[in-house]
Amino acid sequence: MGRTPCCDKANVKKGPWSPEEDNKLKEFIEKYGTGGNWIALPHKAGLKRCGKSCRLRWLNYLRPNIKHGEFSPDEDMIICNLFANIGSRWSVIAAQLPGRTDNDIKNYWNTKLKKRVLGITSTATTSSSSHERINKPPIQMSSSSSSSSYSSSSLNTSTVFQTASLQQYYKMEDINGSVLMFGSDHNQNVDLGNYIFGGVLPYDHHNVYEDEFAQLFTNSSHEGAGKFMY
DNA sequence: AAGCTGACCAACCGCGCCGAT
DNA sequence: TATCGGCGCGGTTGGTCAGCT
Repeated sequence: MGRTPCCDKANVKKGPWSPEEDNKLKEFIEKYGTGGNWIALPHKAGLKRCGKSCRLRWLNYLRPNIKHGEFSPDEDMIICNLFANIGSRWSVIAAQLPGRTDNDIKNYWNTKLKKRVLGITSTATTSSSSHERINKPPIQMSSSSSSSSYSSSSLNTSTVFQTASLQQYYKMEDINGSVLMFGSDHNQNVDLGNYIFGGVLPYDHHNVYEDEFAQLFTNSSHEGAGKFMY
């Protein structure tokens, strides 16, 4: 037995919204509000759209104070930190970034940020020679919190690694059986591509010891052995 | 100039949650 | 307590565009 459709799919328009539809929806909501019922709203507003589609359009595009365009380094930082701690809970992450929508952040992560964070080895290699290093505390990353995004067997702890030269700090997060590494070699106001070098290093079990971390770290072609800080 | 490919992003889909009855 | 309907979320799809061959 299937799920009851939320609307009559044969009689609703799909695809991109026209400016006329946008205006109708915007004017209606500004005048009457959503009425707490998105399903009934399109009919009242004279729109041949599914209520869910209206809701999405409003929340992601028409709503006041929506911020579009480039993400700032600070926003990148927040997204990375939160993703490391809570996983892909985009709505929670969006709540920390005023004006950004969960859809926006999700798209940004999937198309740009993830690639920067995961494909970073080359970036890190070049950045190590082209940037002055300062002994600075790690990027502010809060401790991992309990989250349904973590598997029950996850390490669920975070480890801050300081390199032998004391010049760099890195943080490793266990996410669903892989180690997600974040690092900082500069202050937070530098373009993300220059200081986040992280990568996902697979391991088979959550019971990973410090020296194994160090070995992974060394193998990832970054500055070698150091000490772990907790 | 035409075709191909990848990046980007708006929008859709289906599921889980939760409140109302 | 069980059922139903709506909402919100995260994953996925598909259209568009730019860059490359």
